[in-house]
Amino acid sequence: MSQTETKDRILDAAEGLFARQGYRGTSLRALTTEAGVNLASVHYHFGGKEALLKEVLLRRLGPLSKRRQANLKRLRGEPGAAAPCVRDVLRAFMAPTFVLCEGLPNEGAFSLLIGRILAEPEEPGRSYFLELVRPDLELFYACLKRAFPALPEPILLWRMHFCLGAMSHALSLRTAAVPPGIRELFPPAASAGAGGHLVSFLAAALEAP
Amino acid sequence: MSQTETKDRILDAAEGLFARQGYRGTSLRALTTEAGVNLASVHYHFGGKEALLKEVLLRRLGPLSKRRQANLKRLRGEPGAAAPCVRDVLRAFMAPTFVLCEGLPNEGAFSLLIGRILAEPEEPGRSYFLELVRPDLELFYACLKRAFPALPEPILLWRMHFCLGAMSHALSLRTAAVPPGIRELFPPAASAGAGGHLVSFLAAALEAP
DNA sequence: GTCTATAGATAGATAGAC
DNA sequence: GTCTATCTATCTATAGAC
Repeated sequence: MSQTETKDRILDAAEGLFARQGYRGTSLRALTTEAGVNLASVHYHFGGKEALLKEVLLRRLGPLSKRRQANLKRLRGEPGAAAPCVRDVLRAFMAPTFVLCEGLPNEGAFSLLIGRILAEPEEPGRSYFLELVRPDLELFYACLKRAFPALPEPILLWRMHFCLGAMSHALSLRTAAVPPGIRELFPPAASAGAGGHLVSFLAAALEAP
Repeated sequence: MSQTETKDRILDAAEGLFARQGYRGTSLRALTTEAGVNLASVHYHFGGKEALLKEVLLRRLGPLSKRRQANLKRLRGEPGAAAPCVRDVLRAFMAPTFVLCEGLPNEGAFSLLIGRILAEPEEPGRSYFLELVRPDLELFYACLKRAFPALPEPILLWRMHFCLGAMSHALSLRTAAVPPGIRELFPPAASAGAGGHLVSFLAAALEAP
């Protein structure tokens, strides 16, 4: 087996297991068994469990952040330009996420993992995650500020946070790992087109008086 | 030390530690040390770690659900009555949560714990949590349905889910356990009045075309 | 009821043969 | 690079003295 193939198999298994069972709930033994590699190969290729988690995050968030940065910087435009449209700002931030998670083989595992990290304040990997997404959040806020120059800052910050919360839950709901009990509350028809519904919903909310 | 005092000390410590470090990340040793009780007393009083988690949830969710049920049933009213106002429906569901979490001594620990459980599909305690809140969610949906009789069902379900996501994040943000990196994005002024901002935000969103 | 001591299982990490 | 074997630490749970 080639080096990169082994690394990829470990990364894929880790993404799925960390998402479903959590970082602490996943043993390296279970992980390497699922990946079909040897127990010691995690330490050989990544250096340890925590370093593996970082690699799992970087593999997806690197390209994702690049796309978001490009979208948002275009919208922010020059200092004197016209204010961007709300829906465009929302789409610029959120569309890359939905597109990325839709295109992955292990449907929704990564978005579930992100949802967990957002909800777990002291979990390893959290600070690394924030480091990676912080520039995106700051650009997102800058664009919202331009779209709503009259809104008081604390209110705009709250609203931005509500948007992130709604997005996070929409992403979790798309996954195959939606647990029994919630899944039955939502008919299958509701599992498609999440991104579009979300943008309409949040655009109306942001324009509240 | 009296029986109930020992049990309460264990429950308080468990609520805080499960919220910050997670169920798996909290050892009974750390828990009993923080509570100032003996290691074996968890098994004596509760029967084990998982049974303790259930008690932690029931202690808060029992009274909370009772209040929500009363609020929502009043709003749902009789079959022929007028449709309820959106803001009233949102308040009926959400206000008890914010009020409860505001009044607790260990500020925000419980809401953080709920946020975790929502994000962790296979964690123990999740199915028990759903069992406890399911009646509330069904009543919430019934009230929304009455307030928006013309909205297609899948769209209303999505919107309800977005509401829950935004609420969950608003609750996490209120807590003292908001991690560094996010906290600095939100000035202290934004930490008060979350419930009110949220209702305005979501009312506008639900009324989107 | 509270405590000590310990059983029994499992974790991450690593040394060394091949 | 891959594998086996093993070290050391830590976990939940419980038996039994007081």
